[in-house]
Amino acid sequence: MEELTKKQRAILDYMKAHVAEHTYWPSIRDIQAKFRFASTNAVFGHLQALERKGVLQRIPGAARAYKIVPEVLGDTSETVIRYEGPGDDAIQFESVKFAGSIAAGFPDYTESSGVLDSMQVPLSPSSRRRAPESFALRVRGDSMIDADINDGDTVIIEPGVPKHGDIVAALIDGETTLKRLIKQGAKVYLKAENQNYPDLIPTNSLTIQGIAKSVMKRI
Amino acid sequence: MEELTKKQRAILDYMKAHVAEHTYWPSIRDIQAKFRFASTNAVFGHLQALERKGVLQRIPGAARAYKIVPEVLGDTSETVIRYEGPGDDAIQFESVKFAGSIAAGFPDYTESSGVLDSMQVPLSPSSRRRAPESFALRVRGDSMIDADINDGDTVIIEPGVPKHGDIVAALIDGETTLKRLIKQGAKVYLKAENQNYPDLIPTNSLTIQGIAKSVMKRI
DNA sequence: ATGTTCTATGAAAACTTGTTCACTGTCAAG
DNA sequence: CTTGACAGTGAACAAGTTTTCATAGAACAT
Repeated sequence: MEELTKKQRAILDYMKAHVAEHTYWPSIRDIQAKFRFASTNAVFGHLQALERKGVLQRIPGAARAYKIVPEVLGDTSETVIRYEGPGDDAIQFESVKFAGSIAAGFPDYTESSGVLDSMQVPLSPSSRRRAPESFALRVRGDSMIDADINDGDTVIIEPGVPKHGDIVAALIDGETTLKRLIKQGAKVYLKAENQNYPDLIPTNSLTIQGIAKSVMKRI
Repeated sequence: MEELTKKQRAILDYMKAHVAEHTYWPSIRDIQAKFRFASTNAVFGHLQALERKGVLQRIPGAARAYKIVPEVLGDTSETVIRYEGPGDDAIQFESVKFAGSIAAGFPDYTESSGVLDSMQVPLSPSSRRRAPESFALRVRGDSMIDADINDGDTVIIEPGVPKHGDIVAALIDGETTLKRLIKQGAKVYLKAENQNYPDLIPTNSLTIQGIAKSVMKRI
């Protein structure tokens, strides 16, 4: 594989970033503007070079139409490590709220108040655009370990009407707890996902704060 | 959301499929040929309708340039429960960047509806206050399942110099991949956490985008 | 009946974009 | 010194592409 020049690499990266951000390719004149070329032909030459070197495929006659050919990497000599950020394809995101910690077990009053740290949390795919009420909670306790939600994890709660089987953040005895919602006819139960815990917690007065849609874990 | 006609839906699907297959959008004439219209204006009208109904965004004057507006899907079951938000202890959070899910440098259009959807991502506790370079990546593939990072998960990447054993986002062949970093003297390897994959991937040119600090999973 | 909306045709205008041509300068190898 | 590869300017052309204009039938409500 022939090596790319610095400018060719920059142009290729720009094109990738552009397509990642906008979902469509830049035109030759877009690239020209970005790199302050005085002529479209400068870009044209670079694109030809990129194609000749096999990393870019142009679609003849079509506008803003390219394909990326994955680069093959060599495998000898010593390793040179470069560090770089996500690039221009990064997109700014809306922010969400973090409501402190939640008890996934019996109410834990020993905790020295909610930490209420700042934290960023993800929205579920179905409501990425508009979920102004979404919030995050740190999990305390082990009542949901069978659902792979453990102490220290962060769950993302989103508003909505929970279905049977959803894991919900419910308000019980003034405490927010994380349990699976079980509907049996008109009756509603909360179920802990831990064999050591009582199976069902019957409720007649129940306040649902939202549905746990995602869980965030430290690696 | 106004409802789409059958033809509008078909055209929208075709456009999505085209972009998923070719990585660039179809021209109006491509669509015309596909649907055997006698006039480009038939397509033009449908595209106008799609934009008016809010599911497609056209870039005026630009060729093969569109954006998909993710459709919001309503979910209405019935339950007789009270719902309320997180309460006053909620705190507004800073926002982070989301770099999209990247396959060969491209976003993954095959996803249910998402084309570069917005998403919120959490920061690690160690860098909540100031991590302007942090970003998130959707995981594609199963090379890290032994580290409990699966296809569809979202990892939060933070900048920094990785230590031996860290899981890093590395740029290989123009793709961002998630692997465990192994240092052996001056040599550096990337290790997939999957028994079915080759153990070590030798590299000589390696670009590290950051260290995976957290993983986010859908429930 | 009448108007409106949706869908479509056919042609042309207007703009975007890729491509070509002629020419210049730089730099290293032969 | 010459040659050739590489990178760039400036202008123009040809094709691709979107967009507008004029027109018309079908479905449908008023």
